[in-house]
Amino acid sequence: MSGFSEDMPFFDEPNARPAAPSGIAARAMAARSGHNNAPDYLKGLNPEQRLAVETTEGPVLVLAGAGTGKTRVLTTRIAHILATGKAFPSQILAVTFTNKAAREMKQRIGILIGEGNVEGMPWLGTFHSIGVKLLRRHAELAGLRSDFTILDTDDVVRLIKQLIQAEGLDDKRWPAKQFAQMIDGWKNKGQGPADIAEGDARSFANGKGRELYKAYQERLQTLNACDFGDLLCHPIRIFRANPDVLKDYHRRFKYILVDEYQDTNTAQYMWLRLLAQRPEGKPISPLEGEMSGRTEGGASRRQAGGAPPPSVGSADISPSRGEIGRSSAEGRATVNICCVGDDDQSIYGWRGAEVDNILRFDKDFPGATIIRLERNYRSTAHILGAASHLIAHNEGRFGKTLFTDRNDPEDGKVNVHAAWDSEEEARAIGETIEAYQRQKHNLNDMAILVRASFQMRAFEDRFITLGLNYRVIGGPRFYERMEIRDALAFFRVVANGGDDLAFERIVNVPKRGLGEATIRQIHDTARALRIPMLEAAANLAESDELKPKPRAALREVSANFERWQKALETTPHTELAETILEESGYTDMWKNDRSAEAPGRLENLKELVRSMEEYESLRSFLEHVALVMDAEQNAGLDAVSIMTLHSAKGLEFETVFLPGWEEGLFPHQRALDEGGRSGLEEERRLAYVGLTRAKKNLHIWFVSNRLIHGLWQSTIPSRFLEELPNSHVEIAEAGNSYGGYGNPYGGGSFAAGRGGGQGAGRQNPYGASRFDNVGADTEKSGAFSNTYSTPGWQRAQANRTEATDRNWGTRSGHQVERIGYGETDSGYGAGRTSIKGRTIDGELVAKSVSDTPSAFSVGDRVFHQKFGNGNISAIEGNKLTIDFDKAGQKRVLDGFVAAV
DNA sequence: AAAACATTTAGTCGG
DNA sequence: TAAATGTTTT
Repeated sequence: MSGFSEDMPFFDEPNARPAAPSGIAARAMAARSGHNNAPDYLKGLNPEQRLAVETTEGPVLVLAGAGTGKTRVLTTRIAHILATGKAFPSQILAVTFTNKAAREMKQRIGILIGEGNVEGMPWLGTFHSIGVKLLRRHAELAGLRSDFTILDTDDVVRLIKQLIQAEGLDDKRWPAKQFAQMIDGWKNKGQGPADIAEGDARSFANGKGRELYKAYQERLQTLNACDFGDLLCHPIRIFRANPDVLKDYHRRFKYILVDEYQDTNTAQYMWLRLLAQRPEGKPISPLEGEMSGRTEGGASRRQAGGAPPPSVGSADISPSRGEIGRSSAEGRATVNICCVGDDDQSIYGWRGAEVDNILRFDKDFPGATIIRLERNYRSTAHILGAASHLIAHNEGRFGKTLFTDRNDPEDGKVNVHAAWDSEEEARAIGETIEAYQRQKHNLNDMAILVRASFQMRAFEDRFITLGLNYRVIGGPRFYERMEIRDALAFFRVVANGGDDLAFERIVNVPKRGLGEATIRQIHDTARALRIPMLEAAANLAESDELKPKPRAALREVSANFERWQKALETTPHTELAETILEESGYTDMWKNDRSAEAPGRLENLKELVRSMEEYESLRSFLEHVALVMDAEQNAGLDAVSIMTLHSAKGLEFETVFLPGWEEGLFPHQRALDEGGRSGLEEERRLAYVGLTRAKKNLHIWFVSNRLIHGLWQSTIPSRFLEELPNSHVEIAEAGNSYGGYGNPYGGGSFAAGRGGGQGAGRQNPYGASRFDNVGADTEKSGAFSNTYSTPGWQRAQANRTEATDRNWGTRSGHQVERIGYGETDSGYGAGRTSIKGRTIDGELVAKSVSDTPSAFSVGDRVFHQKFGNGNISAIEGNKLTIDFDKAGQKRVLDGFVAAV
C-alpha cells in the first residue's frame, strides 16, 4: 500500500536483539561500565561525553558548547549504537546541514568502525540529500516522476519572472527575486500556498501572492521539478498524507541523530517530528495546539512583527504540534532522537533557523535527557572567560559555562587594539602576522574573521603588497559561475529533454541569432502542445513558421541535442561532456573571447569535465552538482585564512584576528534595524562564535574611520567590547599588536585625530623579493577550489606582473587546490585608480563627500541629454536632484549634466 | 546585438 | 563609491 515496501525491503531488520534499555538504565550502565573493559571507542571521553554517547534510548538533547567535542560525541554515539547491536547502519538516520559536516561524520565514523561499514549508512546526510532520497522513492505521491529536476535559485527566479509576466503584472514593480525569497521563507516554515498568512499573501503582486505561489507550484509540477524548499516540504506532505509510508520509516529508523539542531528551521523541525513520532498504532496527531513552552525569556525571534501562528489544519503542510513525543503514556516505543547543538551559536536566524526549536526541546520531547558539554578543549581560560562573559549578556539561552583545565601562565589575555582606519588595521594585522611568523607560527594557524565580506579587501590588498600568502574561504561558488552554469545547462537538457529552464538558458548560447521573438514562439508552441521546449524547437525547425535564419539555427540545435542524447547511452559521460562543449561551439566562444577572464573560464570548464570522472554517469553527476555547495579548500599551502564569521563556525585556529568591532558594522546596523533585540542577540552570538574560534591568541580590532559605501565615516567602538570582562582583556598599546615585538608605527592609534602618514616611509621593509618565489607561470584558476573574486584578487590580476600568478600548489588527487584567478565577472575598472592612489599614498584621500564636491551647487541650472533643462534642488555627493522643466524631478549623477 | 546610459543597491549563505 | 543589473539607444 505504501508502494515502497517492494523496493525497500527490511531484510536487514535484526530479528532478535536484546530489548533496548531505557534511558535511565542506559545511564546506569554507563556509570557502571566506567572502569571495566570499556570498548576502545569510549576511551578518552569525559563523563558528560560518555553519558551523551551511552544514553541511546529516549529523547536526548546534547548542549555542546564551542570546542567541547560535539562531533566526537555524535560519531562515537553512532559507533556505539552499531557496536552494541542496537541497530544496523541502515536503521540510523543522521542529519546534518552541510555536505561538509556529513562528509566529516562519515569519515570519522569510518575511523571508529571501519570504512566498509560506513557504506552501509545510507541515511547519513544533509536534510536536503535525505529529502531527495525520500522524494525520489515516493515522487508519485507528490505528483512528480522520480527523475525530477532540482532547480537552483537562479532557475527559480527566472521561472517566477515568467509567471509574474504571465499574470500580466509589472515585473519591475514586483521583482521575481523578492518573491522567490518570500517563497523560500514560506517553505522554511513548511507553508504551502494554502497556509500562508493573509497579510503575506496580500503584500505581493496586488494581493495575488497566494495565487502566484500556487501557480509556481503547479508550474514546478508540470516541469517535473522542485526547488530546495520542496525537498523538505514534499516529504512532509507525503508523510502526512500517507501514514503507511511514514510508518515504514518509523520502523526503519531506530535512532535519529541531528547535528546543529539550533540551526533547524520550522520545516526541518516538522520533518523531524514526523519521523520521530511514536507509537506506531497511534494515528498522526492533529496539527494543533499552540507553540507550547517557550523557554523563559527566550526566543523572540527576528520576525518580530510577523509570523502569526500558522493557520491550523488548513492544508497539506502546516506545523505539527502537540503530543508527538509523548507516547510514553502507553509505556513503550520511546523516541530515540538525539539532537546536538548550541543555542549560543545560533547565527542563521536570517535564513529561517529558529533557536526556539532547541530551546523548546524538552517541551517537545517530554522526559528528554539534557546533557551539557561544557568542558572546553580548545581555548585558553582567558579566551573562554571573555567569551562566556560576553554571551552572558543574552537572555534567550539555556545558559552554559565553558571551563577548561588548562592553566598556563604563558597564556596571554585577549588583546583589543584600535586603529585609525581600515587601512591601518590591515597594515597592523599584517605586521602582527609577520611577527608571529618570525616566532615560527604557521600561517595556517591564523585566521582573520570579518563580519562582512567587503572588509576582506583591505586585507587582500595589504597581503598582496606584503607577499603574504592568504586564502579566502567562501565567496562565489564554483558552479554558480556563468560558464559552469551554461555547461551544466547543456548537460541537463541532454540528460532530461524536458528541462525547459536549462534549454532556455543555452538555446542561444553561443549566440545564434535566436532572439526574444523566436524563443517566445518556441515557448508558446511548447505550451500549446504541452511538450518540452526542446521538442517544440524541433517541430518549429521543420515547419515554415520561422524565418530561414532562426530556422536553420534551431534545426542545428535540435539536431545537436538529438545526437547527444543518443550518445548518452553509448559514450562515457566525460567524453560526451567534452563533445557537447566542443560541438555546441561553447568552448570556441570563449576561445575567441579576448577578455581577461576567458582563459580562466576555459580552465574552469576543463576542470568541470575532469571532476565528472568521479561519477558514474551524467545523471549522478548532475544530482551531485545540484546538491553540493562547498568545495575543499587547499590545505597544502601555508596561508592565512580570511573568511566571514559565519563561515568560521565549526573551525578553530591558534591565532584569530577579529577586525571591525564597531557599532554599525558589528553589531551590524541592519541586524539591529530588522531584528531589534533578538537581532542584537544573534549578533552577539556571532561575536561569541568569533571569540571561541581562537585556541591561544585572540586580537580584536576596531577603527575610528571606515569607508562605507564609498563614504568615510567615523565610527565608535562596538558595544561588544564593553561587554568583555576586564580581567581577561588587555587593551593593547597603540599600534603594538604583538606584545613586546616592537611598535612599527610609533604613533598612538588610540589618539583620535592622529593623522595619516604613519608607516608611509617604513612600512615595506620586505621588498619585492617576496614575490620571487611565487611561481611565474601558473595555470589559471582552480575549478573546484573556491575561487574567489574579491576586489583584491581582481586587482592582483590587473597587476599581475608584480604580485600574482601565484601557484597555490596542487595536491595530487581529484581536486585541484589552487586559489585561481579565473573569476573576474566584473572588471575592477576605473575605480582602481583612485583606490590605488589611496593605497600608495598611504594617506587618507577622499575622506568624505566634501572632499570630492560636486562641481555644481543648489539652484544651478543644468542641461541633461535626455531630460533637458532643469534646476538643481539638492546635492548629495555627486548625486544631484534636479527639477527638470519637462521631465519632473530626477536624481542624476553630476557627470551626466552640464551647466547651462 | 552591442554600446551607452541609468538605476539600484551595497549582510551574514546551505542545500 | 562602484558593481551589478536593467533600460534605452544606435
